[in-house]
Amino acid sequence: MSRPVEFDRDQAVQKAVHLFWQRGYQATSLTDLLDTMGLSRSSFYAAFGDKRGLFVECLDVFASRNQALLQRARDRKPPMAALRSYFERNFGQTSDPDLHFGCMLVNTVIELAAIDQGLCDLAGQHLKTVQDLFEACLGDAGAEPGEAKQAAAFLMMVNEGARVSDRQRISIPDQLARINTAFGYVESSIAYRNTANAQL
Amino acid sequence: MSRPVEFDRDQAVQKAVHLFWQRGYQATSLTDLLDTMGLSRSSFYAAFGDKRGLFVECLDVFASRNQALLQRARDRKPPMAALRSYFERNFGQTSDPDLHFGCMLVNTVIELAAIDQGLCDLAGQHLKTVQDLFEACLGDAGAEPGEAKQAAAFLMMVNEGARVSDRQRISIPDQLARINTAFGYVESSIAYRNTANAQL
DNA sequence: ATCTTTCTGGAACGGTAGGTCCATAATTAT
DNA sequence: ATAATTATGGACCTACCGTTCCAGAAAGAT
Repeated sequence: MSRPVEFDRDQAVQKAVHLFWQRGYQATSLTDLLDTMGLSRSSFYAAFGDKRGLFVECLDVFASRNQALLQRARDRKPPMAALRSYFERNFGQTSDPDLHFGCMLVNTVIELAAIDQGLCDLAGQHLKTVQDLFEACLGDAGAEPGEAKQAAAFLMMVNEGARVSDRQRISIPDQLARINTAFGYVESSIAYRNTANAQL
Repeated sequence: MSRPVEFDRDQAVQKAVHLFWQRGYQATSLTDLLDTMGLSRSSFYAAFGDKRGLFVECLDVFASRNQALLQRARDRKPPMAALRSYFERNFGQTSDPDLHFGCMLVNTVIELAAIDQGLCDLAGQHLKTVQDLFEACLGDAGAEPGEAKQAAAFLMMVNEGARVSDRQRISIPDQLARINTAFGYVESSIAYRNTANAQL
């Protein structure tokens, strides 16, 4: 063949994810990306097509990492504990004040809803996949199918809201308290339903 | 004096609010603003200083309209019904598919968190004011102070999440169902507490 | 009617955006 | 070594960004 590529593609994408996640699509300039990823304009366009193409790739990477987080928890813990850990890990875990970027998918929906419907829809689809995972966990926890669907939609709304609060640098205890409130509601609702069923 | 201003300032701001609300700060160009507001560059800079200054004014206008919406409902309805109507009016009411802009304050927090902390904080303060109104309504409804604070924080999280879903053009029935789920949780929680108190 | 003051349209500014292009460097195959 | 192929650095392009500036239009005061 010929001259090989000099940069690690995966690593470059990881850095781009971090940048887009933090600053959003529009505010991240090509120059920012090149500096952070450590490659030249030519290499960039040869490898990724254009800025929008890279962003699509970053959305996919972010989404799959995000799903894997929940999926792994689901494999290792009881279903409701896995759900809780997903919410708590995403917010409470790190106290680094400069790491509160919310959720890249939520950020994208908000930023690009009226600007680039394709990107907005893509982010929305990834969120829907997470919601389906929520539903599966709730089903595992003993919720009836209809109730699992309803509670999953509710939890996705909570998730989106929590990500917004996260960007406002809400204090970690306040954040955890809100999440605890929401889960208290959901769990008592399911428990109540289960108890009622047991009495039949 | 001398030559009077030819445009209606309030009306121009209204149109700017609509544009910023829909497209966000960065994606709204000065040219867009001038076309929509119907004035020339010179008049614009004479009247508003610069783009950022206009945006601050628009945030304030949006926030006060938003608060007035809830406050009026509070004057006319029982407190929980007023709260509910605030959530339902903002989402369910209009079926115009091109009017789902979410909440300008939420949009601003997400878009500008890492770009312009001043604007992000301003939007966050306005949201906090709404949360305080939530808390007041819950207090009127008979919640204990601590519980009202907790439930208000929870409802703000729900509000923020609902605004995100709104930008994804979620269907109106689904949106109303989620809100109903959230209010069901809050109301049963308060009712339970009240019942428990009554038994003392 | 004239002067003064303010507002207005539009040209112009420097800066930066995303994207293209080409000469050169680096590697493998022969 | 040399040829063939691909990656790289950086100059360059056009378009648009927010902002400034100025000549001229419009209105009130005298």
